[in-house]
Amino acid sequence: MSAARRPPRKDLAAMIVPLGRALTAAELPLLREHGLTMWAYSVLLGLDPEPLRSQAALAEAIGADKTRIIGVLADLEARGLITRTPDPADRRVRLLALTPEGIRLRDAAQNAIQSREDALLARHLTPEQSAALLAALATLSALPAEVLAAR
Amino acid sequence: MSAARRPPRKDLAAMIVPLGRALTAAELPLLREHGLTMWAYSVLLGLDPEPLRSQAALAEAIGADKTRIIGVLADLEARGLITRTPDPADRRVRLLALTPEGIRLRDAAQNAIQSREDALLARHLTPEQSAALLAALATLSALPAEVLAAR
DNA sequence: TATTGTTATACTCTATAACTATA
DNA sequence: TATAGTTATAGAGTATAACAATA
Repeated sequence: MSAARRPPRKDLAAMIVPLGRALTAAELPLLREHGLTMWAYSVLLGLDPEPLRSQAALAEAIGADKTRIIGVLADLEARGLITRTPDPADRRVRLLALTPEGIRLRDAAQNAIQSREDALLARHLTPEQSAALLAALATLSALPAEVLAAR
Repeated sequence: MSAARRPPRKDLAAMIVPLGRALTAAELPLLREHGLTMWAYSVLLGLDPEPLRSQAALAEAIGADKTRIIGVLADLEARGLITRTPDPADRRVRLLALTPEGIRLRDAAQNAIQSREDALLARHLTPEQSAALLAALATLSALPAEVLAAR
């Protein structure tokens, strides 16, 4: 049994977290140009696959507290980007959906962001490396939180 | 010029940030077992390549405010994990260095963390995919913040 | 009684400003 | 006067607790 030695690489988390912070910071101006905060953008993305949900479910899906997104939802609704209608079957629940304008804005913002990301990747990685990175990240980010937390 | 269409992938940032959060959360218990907070661990890692620096330089290197790490440094010093000695050439500056015990603790914590990360990667990716992911992340995370922010 | 959405409150984390000591 | 480190204060962001409406 030899003594513990210095691992030859940086921690995965120590690479990913600062990278995420830098990417976020770099993309904030793009979002601002579209009149969106990070949470508002996150809400628009969260409403993507299924157009209707409850606010609590949405909050959980995007990793936010349910009280955090209330103001965001109110603002998006006032701007005509989402609709928030009481569920006739259970009038406690609010049905959430993107309006056509909301879809347009979300797509425009996402195109701007991904264009920037693609340019960054193209500048520093080969196409093969970029594809491998995105594929591996897609695999890992699709895992449920419990799996990532599993020891 | 066709209308903007929905990109077929998730945003890079939208994959990386939650992944970083999950990895961080999963590794906090490991750090706690070694008696370290995330910032304390970050300090030990930041003192790695060059054993001596100023507190302000260290703070910048690890992405912290200089006022944030003061308590962390005081605690690590009291526990004999780092030394903090005034620079004879400029007595305003504190020279920072890991003690042998600090090095041991850092290595032990890092081995625990990377073992967990390796196990996670091995469970969900092929060795080739893992290697490609780590290589691409190493490339990107080595870029200066200005480059990542460049438009 | 339990749950959705909401509001009000408290708490944590972080940055800003003001101070000491060196230069 | 300028800078390293420190302390005290204020601010942003977040979660917790309490409330009203509905089931």
